[in-house]
Amino acid sequence: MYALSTYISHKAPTLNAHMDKPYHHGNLRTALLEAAHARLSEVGEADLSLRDLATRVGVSVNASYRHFANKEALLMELSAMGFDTLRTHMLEAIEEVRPLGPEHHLRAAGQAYTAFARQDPGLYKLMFGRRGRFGAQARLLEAANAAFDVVINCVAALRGASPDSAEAVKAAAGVWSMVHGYAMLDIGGYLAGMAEQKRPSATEVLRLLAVDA
Amino acid sequence: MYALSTYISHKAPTLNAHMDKPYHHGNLRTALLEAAHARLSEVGEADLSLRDLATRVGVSVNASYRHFANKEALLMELSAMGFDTLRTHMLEAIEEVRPLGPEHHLRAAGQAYTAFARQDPGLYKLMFGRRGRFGAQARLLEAANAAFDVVINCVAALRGASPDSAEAVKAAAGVWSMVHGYAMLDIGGYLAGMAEQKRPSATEVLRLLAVDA
DNA sequence: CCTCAATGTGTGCGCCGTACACATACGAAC
DNA sequence: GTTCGTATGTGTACGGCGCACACATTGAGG
Repeated sequence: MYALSTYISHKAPTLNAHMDKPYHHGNLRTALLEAAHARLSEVGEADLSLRDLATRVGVSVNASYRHFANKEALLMELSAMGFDTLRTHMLEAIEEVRPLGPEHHLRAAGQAYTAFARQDPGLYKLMFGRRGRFGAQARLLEAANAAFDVVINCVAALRGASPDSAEAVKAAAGVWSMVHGYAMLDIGGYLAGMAEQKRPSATEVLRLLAVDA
Repeated sequence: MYALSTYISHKAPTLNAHMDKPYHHGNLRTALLEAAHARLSEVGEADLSLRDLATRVGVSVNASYRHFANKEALLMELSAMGFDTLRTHMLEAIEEVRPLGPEHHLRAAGQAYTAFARQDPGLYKLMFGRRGRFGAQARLLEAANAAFDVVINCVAALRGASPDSAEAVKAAAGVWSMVHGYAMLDIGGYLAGMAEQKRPSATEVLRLLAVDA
């Protein structure tokens, strides 16, 4: 499970005289998100309950409603954080091969992408499974677009085109489709059933793309 | 919503003397699957409940447990039927362009594939979202593999390779990744947010594939 | 005609999300 | 430093869910 780029405050709430636990948690919002992230990778979205999260965090169920409108809102925030983290990982991977040129940038981003999905399959499924239900939520939309922009920039550089050009965006959408599809099939277990020597690696699949054409 | 290839028996159960409805439904299994399919495209998987299905079909909740071990089992059967239907549609599309050769076959299959996903997004998401939870369920596994075999055969023919060769299977997995990824992004609404002239069509995306290389 | 397996119903349990009223604690204004 | 409003917590309750268990109805084969 990847660490999400969550700001963690370390405020220490005062203890009540006759209780071993403070009345106020101090970091409930963050704690709930972290617990949700942890549970997501352990049991999956379907078996994730607010009651369970609250209990684990040591708080009554309804306390969470002071920080999230409902369960969906919590999951949406988690999704958005996932996109933030995915973007960061791609950028870091690109930075490591910066001098090697745009082709290596794209390859590095693709590797970082599939690594993220494999490392955090529960979160990854959440990120892409709920769009319809969220509606057009600005926070999520922006996070997803920011991640996509990384791909667009790579592809544009590779083709010597502007990141704003329809050509670059369409090619980038193709790359994204490929990587996303591979990641989904992989973490869904659809590739695991194939014989070892027939199972394609991420690299082999990405090679099929004629991006620079 | 596509019609699923469900066998529908038309046995007419006898009416009870003092009831307008027969005690035995006669086709409960099929009726439940159809109702589930309908609800899936209306409200999505998360809001689909057995109680609701039973009510709509006009039967008590627990009657469904005579036909499915649990909710998961019903959804799994629906998934498998989805793969069956997807395979059929691809085969039919290929048949229509049979004389034009393998490149057209693959293109036709791809179009049929994305059309299926667009037509029945709820079912499509179900088919690919639940693999982990199902475990290795033979029925589902075989249906999915049969659909994948269609792609493998197209790719193998295009490359002049055996459908059993690792080369063909890996290339087919790449094609599947691409098409699947595009379909998921499309029905997830991730492409809809893009400006019209930048939004890639299925054809444009598939063109990026260098399958015959 | 009788019996028994297949297929239905009713009741109940323990979860779930979440609405509502109330309790506690912190921080700013005096 | 007391006061007081607001932020943040708790307790209780409601309806819906999946599902287990006991029982009812039916049709098919001896």
